[in-house]
Amino acid sequence: MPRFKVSYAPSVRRLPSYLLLAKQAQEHGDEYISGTLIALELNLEPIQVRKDLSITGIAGKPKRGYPVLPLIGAIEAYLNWDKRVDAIVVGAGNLGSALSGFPGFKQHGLYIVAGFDADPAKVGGRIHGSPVYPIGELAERVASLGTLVAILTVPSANAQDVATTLVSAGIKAIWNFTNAKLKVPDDVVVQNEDLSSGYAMLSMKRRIRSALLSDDAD
Amino acid sequence: MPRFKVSYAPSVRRLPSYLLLAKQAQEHGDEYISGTLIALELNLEPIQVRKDLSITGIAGKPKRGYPVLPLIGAIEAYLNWDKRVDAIVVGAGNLGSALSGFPGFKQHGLYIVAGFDADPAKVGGRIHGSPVYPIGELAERVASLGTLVAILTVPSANAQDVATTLVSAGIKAIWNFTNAKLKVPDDVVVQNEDLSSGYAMLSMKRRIRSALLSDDAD
DNA sequence: TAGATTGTTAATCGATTAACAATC
DNA sequence: TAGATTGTTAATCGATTAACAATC
Repeated sequence: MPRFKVSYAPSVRRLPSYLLLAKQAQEHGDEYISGTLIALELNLEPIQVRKDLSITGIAGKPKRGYPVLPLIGAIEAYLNWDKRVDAIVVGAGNLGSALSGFPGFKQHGLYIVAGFDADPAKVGGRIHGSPVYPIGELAERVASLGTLVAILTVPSANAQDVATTLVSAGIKAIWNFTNAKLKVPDDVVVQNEDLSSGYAMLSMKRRIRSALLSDDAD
Repeated sequence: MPRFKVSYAPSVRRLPSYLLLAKQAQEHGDEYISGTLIALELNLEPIQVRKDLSITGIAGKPKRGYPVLPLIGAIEAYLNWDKRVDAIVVGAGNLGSALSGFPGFKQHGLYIVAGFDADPAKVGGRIHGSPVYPIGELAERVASLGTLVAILTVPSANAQDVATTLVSAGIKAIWNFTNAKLKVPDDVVVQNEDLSSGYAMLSMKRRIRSALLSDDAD
């Protein structure tokens, strides 16, 4: 029986921001950071920060706040970010390359160990230090690398085909940056990163703002 | 008084997926598409699709579904995607370049008309057909282009400084791909696209799945 | 000590889902 | 007509917020 509840999605999504502030406090040499301060910084309610942090099991101290180092440890442990995770990037274009170089990922234990691309011109090259292989070698490479996580940045039209290949190669988690709704077996998790829905939110916020209403939904 | 309610954020985020399916139905030559089918395709409840679509004002027909062309029109009108919007990309690295080339954006009326970068090596080049200018020319270029929307893909450490420059140049909407929490005036809208929170979700899903629990939260 | 902050329990709010009549 | 599907109203569920005692 796991000691964490299923879901809490909105809280989980906020944890990385708390983690970042805690790390900044650490660099600054602070021993404690209060939920009040975090809330102020992120434009949230203090009670929400306290509720969110409570799921990690961290214990705060009245009048001081949360001890910085244990807080960092608690968030990282809760998110499983205290262990190294290897991943491949499938689609070594600009997006795949951008993600491979994102400095935050290594900090969170995510290492991109290889790239794959259908374009022969990209094969043999490197994205941020990792080799790019032809997509035909996916199965054997994943097997020998033992990678369980894939970041999918191919054109949407090819997404399902590539996902199917990934699954049969043994991949158990797909971070999907295409707008295809992937069909995968039950034991494979998919996290969709949908740029269009982000742009829909921006469009609606502009519209609401220009209608002279106030709104701060994210 | 606007004819749309403030918020509905989760519904707004789902609309682009409905739009995509409607466009596919159109290409396929279908006259109607049912909420039942959309739900099946996206792994949602039919009642949720109907509720979501009702905010656009579209009227369906019992036994048939929603008329495809009016549905496309209603979603695009609701999201303001039926009008051209010009934007600049600030930070012409891999991520900025990937976003500039994302085919979905033009379809949604979003045109990237210029890029800006602090790196002299990038200046004078092009990202997907648009010129890249030095960041020092931001104010004058934005003024002459009349652009109101900026996509921010600079390193997080520079994000607030650049955002301040954007605001004084007259930008009214910032799509923020950095993890900085931007401080901007009330009349400027910000949409945060937080990769770390997406990765937090993926991490939790893996953890929950491996704990043999089932969960399909997005 | 006084007061800021945590953490718990209860209340509120908003989103999802259920029920079902209307209708093509 | 029969039956699939819409659209509305009500119920449920989960997340946010409020209230407040505990405590350093």
